[in-house]
Order: sequence, then C-alpha cells, then structure tokens
Amino acid sequence: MDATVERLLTAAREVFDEEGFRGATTRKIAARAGVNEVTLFRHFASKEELIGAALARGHAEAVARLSAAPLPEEPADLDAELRPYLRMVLQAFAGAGRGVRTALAEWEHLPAYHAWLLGPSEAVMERLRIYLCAAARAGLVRPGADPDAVTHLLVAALFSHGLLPPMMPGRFPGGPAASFERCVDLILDGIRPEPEEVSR
Amino acid sequence: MDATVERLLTAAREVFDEEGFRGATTRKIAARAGVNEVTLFRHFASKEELIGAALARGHAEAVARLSAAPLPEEPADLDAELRPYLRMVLQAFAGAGRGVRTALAEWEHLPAYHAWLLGPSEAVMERLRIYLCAAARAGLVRPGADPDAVTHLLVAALFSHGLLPPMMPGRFPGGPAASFERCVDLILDGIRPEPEEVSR
DNA sequence: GTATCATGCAAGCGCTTGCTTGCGCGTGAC
DNA sequence: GTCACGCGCAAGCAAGCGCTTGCATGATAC
Repeated sequence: MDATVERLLTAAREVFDEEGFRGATTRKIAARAGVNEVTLFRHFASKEELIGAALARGHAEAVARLSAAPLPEEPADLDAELRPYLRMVLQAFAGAGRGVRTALAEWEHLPAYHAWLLGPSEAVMERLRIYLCAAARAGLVRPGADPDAVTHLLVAALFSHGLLPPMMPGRFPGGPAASFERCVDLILDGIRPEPEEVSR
Repeated sequence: MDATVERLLTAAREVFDEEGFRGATTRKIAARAGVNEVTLFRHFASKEELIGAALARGHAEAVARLSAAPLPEEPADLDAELRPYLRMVLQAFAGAGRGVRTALAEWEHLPAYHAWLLGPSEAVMERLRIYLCAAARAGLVRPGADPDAVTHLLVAALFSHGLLPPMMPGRFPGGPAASFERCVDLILDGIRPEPEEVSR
C-alpha cells in the first residue's frame, strides 16, 4: 500500500492512544509519521477522518489476532483450554492498554468511533460467555456457578490486569502476569464441580 | 466558606471528570459555576491550581466516606461483613466512575495529581487486603485461596462494575448491582473453607 | 458617609489548533 | 523530453486557549 498513508495511520493511532482525541494534534501526528502536516491533509479530509481510519485499522487487526486464538466450541477441559486463551487475550489487552484507557475516558465524546473502540473487548466477552455456557451444559462447571457471572469475573480480571499495572505497579509484585494467573486459579478452583458430582 | 470558591471547585471537578484536563477550559468551568472567568483567576493563580484544589477536595471527601464504611479488623463472618462494605464501595465507585475513567486516561500526563487521583482506590485495596489476610489467618478462607488474589479479584469486580456499565449496558442485564452481587457470590463461594476443614 | 471588598464586563495579548494556499522540487511513465 | 504526481516548505487564517488589564457596580464594615 501507500507507505505514507500507512505511516500516518500508525502514527495517528499511537498519538491518539497516548494523548486522546484533543491531544492528538495534526502537527504531532505528522511529526511522528515523519511527514509534513500538509501531506496529512492531502490524504485525509480532516483529523476526524484520519483518526477514524486509524482506529478502524487497529480494530481490524485486533479482531483478526483474537479470532485466531484457540477456544473450542465444545469444551472438554477448562484448565487446558481457557488458560492459554486468557493468557493471549491478556497480552493483547495489556499491549492495547494505553488506548483502552483513552477509549474509556473519551467514550461519551466519540460516539462515531464506538464500534472500533470497544469492539474487540465485546468480542472476547461474547466468546467467553458462549464457551462457559457450553461448559456448564457439559457439566464442567459446578451447578451453582452462573456462567454469566464467571464471564464477568474473567473479564474483570483481564480488565484490571490489563489496565492497572502501569498505575499501581506496587500492587502487582511478581508482575501482572503472575497475579493474573493466581486470579484465574482462584476462579477455576471456585467453579470446579465437586468430585461426587462429576461421577453422577 | 466562600460560596464562589465552593462553586468553582465543584464546577472544576465536574468539568474535569467529563472532559479531562485539556477539555476543562477555564471558560467552561466559570460558566458552570455561574461566575465570570475573571473571577476564577482572582481566586486561583492558574488552571492547574484550581483543578488541583478541586481534586484534593474530591479526594478528601471520598476518603472520609470510605473510611466511615464498616469493615472490622477482626473478621468473623465474611458474608455478613464483606457484602455491605463492597456494596457501599461499588456505589461510591460508580458515582465517581466518570472521573476515574478520566484519571486512568490522563495518568501519565498529570503526575502532579497522582496522590489525589487514585488514592481512594488504593485505600480500598489495602483495606480489603488486610481484612482478607486476617480472615485467612482466622480460618475463614479455604487454605488454597491466596488472600492477595482474592483481593485482586474483588477489586477487579468493583472496577469493572463501576466503570463498564455506561459503555456496555447490554452486558449488565438486571443492572450492574445485581451482576456485581452474582460475582461476589461466586468469589465468596469459591474461597469458603470445606465443611470438614472448618471443624478441624 | 466613606472606605473596602468581591464581582461583572469589555477588551485584548500571545499562543496553539485545524485547515488552506501557493509554489517549487524530484521521480517515474510514456 | 515532458508531464503528471506526490511531497516539502513558507505563510497564513479564524477560532479557541490561558491569562491580564482597566473600569464600573453593588454590598458590607466602621
């Protein structure tokens, strides 16, 4: 593709993630792309259009990466299937964390971008929900555990471990990944069916 | 106190919560306070000082409200003690949600305000941690459950239920409070000691 | 009554913002 | 050889920004 457009899109996404819509000035974006500000306006009609295109591209990439992640339709082993998936999502999430925080803050101001901003998170949530409902039907989850609540809890853990570490590093001794793993342990241990129920 | 200063402080906090530092212009703040912009600069040397004072006041109020919440030093009954506390914190958190989202996004840009921005959250986290460690020592928590992980999980649930509902209302059927309650059920059920362990 | 104080209002300054215009330069197609 | 095209550069414009100045007005203190 056009190398200039490419560089502008990635620069726009980076600056937007770090500074928000207002802070992402066309001069900053052009400078980061190593391009004259005028060139920016030769390729995109306005700052809104540029950032929209940049977010759309980021959204597409994220969705592609996430839907490549393995999470079977027919659950067989929660530990073996869920853990690698969650690990991968957390990594993607932490990588996009700066942008997610910006998206959360500017949500009300950028209705035009809603589909791009939280689409990947929604997709992950829905996929987890479907998987856990199937797991519950297959008897892999203790009957008392509501699959929706389990989904929420997993997403909450992803959410907090993807966003909070830069702000409260002292709260994650051993690193966010280790802390996340311990939370997942806790959740999975808590929803495992009792031994006698498995054999029924 | 001075009614004008008071109105300026609340207006500054509101506008900052909604629009962030850059978006909280002195003209907007003065207008919301029903005051001339010049009056603003007669009371505060700069916009930074005004917003700093507003955040400090909000911080003080939040801390006072939270430390008034009951959470005993000697845990006796997790369900009876933790649930009302968490309910209250969630309410406070959801009320401040707009501001928390802004704080998360602008964290790197506002180092001068760090103490005010996430202080209350830190306080809640530390209090929960101490309580859960004591509970574990008292045998109220299943030995395999790491108190730190439980704390993280509870905070994560607070976090996501305090921030996400405005953005994904469809994901919280029955309201955020009900969904939160189900998550807390799940966590508490998962960390309860086994019956035979209680009697040992 | 007069002095003091907080406030409103009109105007403006220097700066940044999104965006435009005009021109000149190099490269590849034919 | 030239011609179109993508780009850089210098300049600028209207609007909004934080912040200042000067002056008029009304309430309060003594």
